[in-house]
Amino acid sequence: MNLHNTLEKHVKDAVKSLFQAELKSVEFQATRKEFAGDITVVVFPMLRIVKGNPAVIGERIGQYLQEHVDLVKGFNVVKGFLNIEIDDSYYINFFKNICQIENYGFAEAKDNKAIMVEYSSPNTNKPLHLGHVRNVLLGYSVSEILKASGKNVYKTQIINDRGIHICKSMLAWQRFGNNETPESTGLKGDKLVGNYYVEFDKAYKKEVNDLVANGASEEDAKKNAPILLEAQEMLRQWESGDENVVALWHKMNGWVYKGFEATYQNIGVDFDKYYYESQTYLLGKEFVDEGLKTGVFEKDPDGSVWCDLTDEGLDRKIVLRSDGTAVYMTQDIGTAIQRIKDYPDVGGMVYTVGNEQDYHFKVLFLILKKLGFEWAKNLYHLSYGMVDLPSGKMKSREGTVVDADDLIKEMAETAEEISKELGKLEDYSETEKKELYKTIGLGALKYYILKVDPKKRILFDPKESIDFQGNTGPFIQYTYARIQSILRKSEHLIGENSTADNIDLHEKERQLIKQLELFPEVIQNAAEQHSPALIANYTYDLVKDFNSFYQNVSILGAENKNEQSFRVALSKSVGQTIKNAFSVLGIDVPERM
RNA sequence: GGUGGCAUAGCUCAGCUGGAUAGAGCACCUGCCUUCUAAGCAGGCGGUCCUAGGUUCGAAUCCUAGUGCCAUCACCA
Repeated sequence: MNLHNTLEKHVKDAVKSLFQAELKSVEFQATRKEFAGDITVVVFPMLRIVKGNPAVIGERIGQYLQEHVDLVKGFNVVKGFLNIEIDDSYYINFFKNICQIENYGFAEAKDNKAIMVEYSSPNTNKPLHLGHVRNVLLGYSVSEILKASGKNVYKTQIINDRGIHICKSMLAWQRFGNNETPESTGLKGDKLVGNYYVEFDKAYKKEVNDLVANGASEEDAKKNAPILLEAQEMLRQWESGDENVVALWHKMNGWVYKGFEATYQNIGVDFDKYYYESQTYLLGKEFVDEGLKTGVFEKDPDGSVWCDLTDEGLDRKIVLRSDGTAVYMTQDIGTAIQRIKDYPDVGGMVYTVGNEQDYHFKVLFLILKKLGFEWAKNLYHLSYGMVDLPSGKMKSREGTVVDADDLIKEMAETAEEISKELGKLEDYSETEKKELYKTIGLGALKYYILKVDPKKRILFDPKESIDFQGNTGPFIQYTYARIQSILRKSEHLIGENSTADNIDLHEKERQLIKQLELFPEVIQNAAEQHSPALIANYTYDLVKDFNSFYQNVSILGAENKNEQSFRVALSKSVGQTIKNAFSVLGIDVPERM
């Protein structure tokens, strides 16, 4: 029973005994700093049931609580706000209960239905960029948050491995590549393939210009440029299973997968299962047939198949082209069904995809419902805002994309520069240093992206480097390192039982315990709202409180052993909570920095 | 044009289901390293919470209308 519930019961009792009225609920909020007290009861909402002057009502309830509840040490009423002072023993007790729990904040897994979280979902024709980075960080973090909230989670992606885009790279490589390979060039596979995507575009543009110069219309030229026709032909050959094309496709996609894996590892994210579009679109087609039989879909005279969603206030949506080939929607229907077949324990799915596809997912979920799948009501589109540059959208063909690998490297370099200036790590080996720079650089990047509400767009200015001070990853990592330093210096105290019973809590200590108390609730909240930002902001508040404590109260220099070991234990708990919170954000914490 | 999202300090962002005088960081200005790591702490400056109405004891938060930016409305993905 937490403080909130306990007090709610007592306030209800108070109102019943004083005013003979039944409250349905009591509204609490944290007491503002400028007033004495720890928790505040808002009296106004009671006025509907209890008539009278709010100040007087507050006063009488306060009086009652002080007399009947041991926890309540004192109270004051300001306007309609009843500020309650809680006895230190409550906080000390609470702290004693949690200070040994390593995975504090994390709920036991009890839900036997699992959730599948999809993220990343790249095309295989170019390397990952900053946009993917946001996607991957969000998806990974939300997965970890869901786990921490007590759910079973499978992390997955859908790899867009077929289609005209990869054929363009294949064709350009065939034509201009001189049998280059990642091995022969030393390039990452995804970078190599991406280069040929750019090569294709160059050649295509040149052909279009030539055609226009020879009198063709712009529109015709764009449609009939020979290299484009050839790429389209290659796609048809792929679909008909042409051996050479398929072999080339395997080879180049293989290069890309290896490159992606390196980037994922670099970022520090992983997946439990991979899905490939080339393997799921056929299942989608089957279910289009199924839906035709049951009347969920309808066929137009030209043979195209549609789903009529006008009853839902939406349009008609195509699910199969007139030539019988699959569209995006077909594939997504197939993929969803395949996943449930593979993992029957999955009861819902989260799709981490940019908000430009809000409409698509609205439709997809509706269609799956219409097809009668029980789990369709538990689908969630984790829709996030675009990452824009000052110049606007990132365009791979215009070379304005921020490459994921480059970005991570630059962040580590910045961390290195700052670290060298501060010069606290002289005794570290080169490997240890490098590892630390990466931890800090990645911490800065991940925190920078995750602290923002997912649905808001992010403006990223490559010229202005990401901060390492203030509300940032490194600030929080730094605080963790400080705490570890204290723990190293007080190892002899850790084992000792701090009785902590006769301690008068310092205001900063009480504040810290209150903040620690919130953590489990924050995890649950973040899981419900699919928002790592809530975790980031919570952690920042905790760390600010700790630093204030650290700089105003001497930990190792406490007046007596009892207080000293209490403060060390409190620091340790804060450190553990930082570590736990950051682990669900996918951010590592350093022992020193 | 229809639909959806966003709009809070010079900049980047918090603000939970409506609650007290709207909070942080960066930037700018003051102090604080012979004591646990100054990537820090303490303080100052800085706001028509896009606009106009409405609901309410009470609105940055809810409703309506408008403005601005973004996305989307394809036999593209």
